[in-house]
Amino acid sequence: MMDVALRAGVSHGTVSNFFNRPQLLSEATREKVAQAVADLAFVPNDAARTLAKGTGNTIGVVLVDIGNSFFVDIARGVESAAAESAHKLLLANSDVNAQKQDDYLELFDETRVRGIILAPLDGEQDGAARVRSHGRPVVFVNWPGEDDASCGVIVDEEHGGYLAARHLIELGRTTLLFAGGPLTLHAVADRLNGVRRAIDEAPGVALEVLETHSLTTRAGRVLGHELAIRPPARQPDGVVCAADSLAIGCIEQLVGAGIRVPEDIAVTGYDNNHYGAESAVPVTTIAQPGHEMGVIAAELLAEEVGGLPGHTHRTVILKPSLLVRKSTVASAVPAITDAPETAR
Amino acid sequence: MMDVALRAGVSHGTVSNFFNRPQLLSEATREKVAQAVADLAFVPNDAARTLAKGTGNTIGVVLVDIGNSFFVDIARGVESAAAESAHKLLLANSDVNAQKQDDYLELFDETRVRGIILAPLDGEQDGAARVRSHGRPVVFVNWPGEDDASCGVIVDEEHGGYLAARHLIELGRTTLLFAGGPLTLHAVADRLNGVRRAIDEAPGVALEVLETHSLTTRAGRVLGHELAIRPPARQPDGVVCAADSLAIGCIEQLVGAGIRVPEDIAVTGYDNNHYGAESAVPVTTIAQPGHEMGVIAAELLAEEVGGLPGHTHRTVILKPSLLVRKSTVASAVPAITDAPETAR
DNA sequence: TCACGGCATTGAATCGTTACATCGCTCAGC
DNA sequence: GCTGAGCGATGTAACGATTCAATGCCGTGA
Repeated sequence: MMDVALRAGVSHGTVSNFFNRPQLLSEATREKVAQAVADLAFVPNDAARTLAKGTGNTIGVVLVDIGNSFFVDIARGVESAAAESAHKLLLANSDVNAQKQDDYLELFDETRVRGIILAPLDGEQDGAARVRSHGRPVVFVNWPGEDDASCGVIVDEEHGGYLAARHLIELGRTTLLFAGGPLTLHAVADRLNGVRRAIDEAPGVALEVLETHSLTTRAGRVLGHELAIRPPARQPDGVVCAADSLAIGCIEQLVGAGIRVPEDIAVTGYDNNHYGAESAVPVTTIAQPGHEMGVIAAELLAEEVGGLPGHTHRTVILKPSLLVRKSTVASAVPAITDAPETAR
Repeated sequence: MMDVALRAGVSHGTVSNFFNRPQLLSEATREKVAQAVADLAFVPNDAARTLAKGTGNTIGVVLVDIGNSFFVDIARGVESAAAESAHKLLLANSDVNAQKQDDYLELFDETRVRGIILAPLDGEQDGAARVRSHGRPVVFVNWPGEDDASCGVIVDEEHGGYLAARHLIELGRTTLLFAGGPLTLHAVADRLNGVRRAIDEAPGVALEVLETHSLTTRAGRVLGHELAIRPPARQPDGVVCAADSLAIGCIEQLVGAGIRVPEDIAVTGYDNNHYGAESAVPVTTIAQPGHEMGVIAAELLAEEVGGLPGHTHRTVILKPSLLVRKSTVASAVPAITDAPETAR
């Protein structure tokens, strides 16, 4: 910075003002400094800035899985909102790995980010608690906030499960099967609860629960195969899958075995992943407002770092919505949505 | 750090050594310091560290589109390799936006990252050049390095186009159509060149080129519709699409119009996006070794930041491979690969 | 001519580390 | 008995910014 000051014929303090409070400088000075900055290709040292100020102006986002378009939507939402509060945004992918999640939390803590938005793995959030205890706000997405300690943005998973099951029931299906797992995942358990509520409201409708060991396409194939080899009398006529990937694998096997989807068995997915709309039988799904969740999380965080006086920690609960496609209604019109753009 | 030093009864220099050269400390001292660090929940200030050292130990990754699974594969590859060289990794998504790309490059420059891995937009890479001129190495992925200035990892796009076209020709197709665009995208142009080479090698095979305005599913639908309404005599019997999304939209329209894929028209995609395998007619595609590209890029960068004496800038060229699915061969066996896991 | 007020500018202190020269000791080797 | 190396720990000087009280400069009005 001294070099710039020398070249512009001012002191380094003035150069600092040039970057932080340009309105304090006279037009002439401002131009001299700008010229010097350009000449020297000067890039302010953020480490020094952060050290002097005590805190940086980036916010960290830790995502559990950037391979899942739901979380990418969240990231995009966060970014669009963060841009408004002039915060830069750094992403980290914990890749469904608790260790990595903690590592990144620690990294962001060390780099003194302004705040963190975390889409965590299921489990105790003590990594987040530690960061917060250092005075660094953490906002959860897809995980509830903790009373009086942090904010969160979640979707009503129970409602999503309810929507899916009710949809099948309204279509006249009477023997439903819920597939998903492990049931220890809070999202899966909540969705199942919603399914149960819908069943309870509909006398005469039966429910079978089949826990899968994961939510992958592969697990879906296993599920579909198992269903396909059952005697028809024991087959459900509606399947609620706890994830799109599961539904896709399941449908593939059913169709491959000559079972018609949706006529014989209707199947729903969950998450509205981008590929769900493009699959062999487009999957009826529960769409989560990922982008909106990201925006809200960023706003919540902005409130916290801004030290807004009236801020109270809270959890915002958003409602998911049902997206009907051919896996439950044969005549469903394909939605006119794009697959993610390939950028090449 | 002073607090820790006081509590442990040592000087702050010793605390510094505790973190950076623990082998210099005696067992007893090490334990005292460790205890003090734990008691005080001390988190080293990375800004100060970076300031004092002159450079951080993170590497920045700027990706053109994290919605595209190809780039996510790259990121994963980078991460797995970066872990080995003890570098932390920060992600940024430029979202196909030149301005954002430059902003993130600048941000990483300011935070004094150790180096940058950039999957850029098409165009002049002066943002990268600027960063590099500040002594910060930049390694390109999916973009060639610049002689004597930077490294790069690319796939042989021309070869990919060649593979796709030759595959169709070997299947006996004689009137091919190449779809993709804009042709100003280097990847699209290169792929077309490869297609041309395959055509040249096969006398009697005709090629039509149809430039699309983008590589989206929507553009694919437009393409498919246009093909579907042509008189059969003017329809190609093989279509090489420059992207999977394009192929998926195209196939959807063709099938919807009663044209059989692959019997009447065989279609290939490009990129092996995760959803391509799950689509209505699984798409034959050209697979790019994204993970491997990421690993190599990280290694190249490690060489540069490590100041390896023998390091010379170079561009590593990887070969793509053909993945045959039902959009060209009806009997193709579905690959037993997983869709991306949903992590919930 | 001079005191005055208002602003732009300056300089010193500070932030939390790292790097390195240096200290006081001990011990082996001659 | 002397020398020199090795050891673990220490203290000081950067590192590159921000902040803020103090200073200088300006035109203005008396």
